[in-house]
Amino acid sequence: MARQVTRKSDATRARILEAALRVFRERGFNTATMREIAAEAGVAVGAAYYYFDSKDALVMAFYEQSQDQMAPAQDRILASCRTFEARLRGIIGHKFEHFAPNRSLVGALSAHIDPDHPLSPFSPATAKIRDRDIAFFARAVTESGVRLPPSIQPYLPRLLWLYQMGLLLFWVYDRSPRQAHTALLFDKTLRMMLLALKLAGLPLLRPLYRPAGELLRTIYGEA
Amino acid sequence: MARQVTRKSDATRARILEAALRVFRERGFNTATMREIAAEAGVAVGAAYYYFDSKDALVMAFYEQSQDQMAPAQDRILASCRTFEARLRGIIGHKFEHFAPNRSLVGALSAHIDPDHPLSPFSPATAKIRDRDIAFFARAVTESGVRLPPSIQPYLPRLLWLYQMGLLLFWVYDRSPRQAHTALLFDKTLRMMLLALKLAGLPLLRPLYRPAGELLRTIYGEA
DNA sequence: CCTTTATTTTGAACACGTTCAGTTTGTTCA
DNA sequence: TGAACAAACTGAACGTGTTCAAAATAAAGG
Repeated sequence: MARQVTRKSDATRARILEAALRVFRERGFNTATMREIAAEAGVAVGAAYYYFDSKDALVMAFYEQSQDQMAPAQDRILASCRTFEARLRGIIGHKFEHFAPNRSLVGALSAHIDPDHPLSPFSPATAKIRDRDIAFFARAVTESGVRLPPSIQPYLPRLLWLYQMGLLLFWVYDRSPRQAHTALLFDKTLRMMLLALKLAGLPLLRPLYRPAGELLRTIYGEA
Repeated sequence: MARQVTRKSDATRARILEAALRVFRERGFNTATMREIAAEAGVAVGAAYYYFDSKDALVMAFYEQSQDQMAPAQDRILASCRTFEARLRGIIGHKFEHFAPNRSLVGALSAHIDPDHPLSPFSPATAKIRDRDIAFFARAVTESGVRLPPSIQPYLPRLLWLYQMGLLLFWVYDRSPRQAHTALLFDKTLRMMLLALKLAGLPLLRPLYRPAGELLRTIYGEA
């Protein structure tokens, strides 16, 4: 019975995470206290740190949990939408909906840009989560009839992930009513991007795309 | 003699800032301690807080000081370079050079994206500093023969400022030897941007530029 | 000169995230 | 069953940025 999943500790872990999210939602990430969270979970501070490496790690756990919760819907979107545009709108749009009740938490995540920080979206520590996200964009690209210069094509999923990160970041701090600005940004830039992809074959624009390919190859590496 | 500039306190302030920068350089922003800084300046912690609102405020003071130090060189660059490209290369390149010895400090600055945080590059509190930076880009644009659709033209300086912020952010965390990746990113994206600006008049690309103008008008506001 | 007021400086104290030696609880196996 | 080990949990203590009442110093006015 190698390494049985002990029910008890799983429950405690879940209880702490739930308590944390509750406190975060009620008082915001920054003002929330580890002592509060522990108290809310009916546990000592040390216990919270037994299950989670840090306060930020709680947010990361929230993000992982969100990924699990969103996956089925994302699958459905990919299955039902055939066009590239519909897929992107669906996948990214669904993230906004899902994160809407916890906007400030997403903000806490995006606070670390330093790739050295274990919780940075760019760190090796978060590679698994990131790759899982990128895989959805890869699926959105394939079989959508998107044709690009071969020097750019392989980087498209990663670029789309970056695009989505930028949108999320803008959204987190978007103070316009009902985040209308983000909706507009999403709509317009998506249109522009799709159009740009269509024009990518034009010889006239070749001097515009060639340096892009070189750049991507150097920064992202070969492959 | 309304509000005489008291020599003594100015000197103390300067001494604290110098000590802070010294400690930041030696031990990095995060590991540096307010108590260390105060000790290095030969003063109690409270004194540091009498002159600077917070640890981050010290970094902001550094940035303001940098602006003063860079201004003459930036003026010279604008005077001696006539083309748009040379001006941008000069202005932005000079920033990299100036900040090179204090890369980690710039990282501390860019840690706050939240426009509510007083030290965010996007906050109202930093508007003065930001506007001063943007003014240089405005000067680089005018009399450089840059012609753009009138729906985009007025936003160009602010967009260039944003572009430069992005470059700086990339640069801060660029681990390639001698930050070669940043140099490449700068070179290639600048070329692409200049080419894109030249092509902006083409009727073919109008559907690409029209939504951009609408977007900018909504997000940045009229004017 | 002394008194009053404003400026500058102090350092103990606070709240926070985090650590860790120690305690309790659970599991394993003879 | 009980001894030995591992997992789960505790809460006091640490180092941090920051605050603030009080002290020291400077400036102003009579």
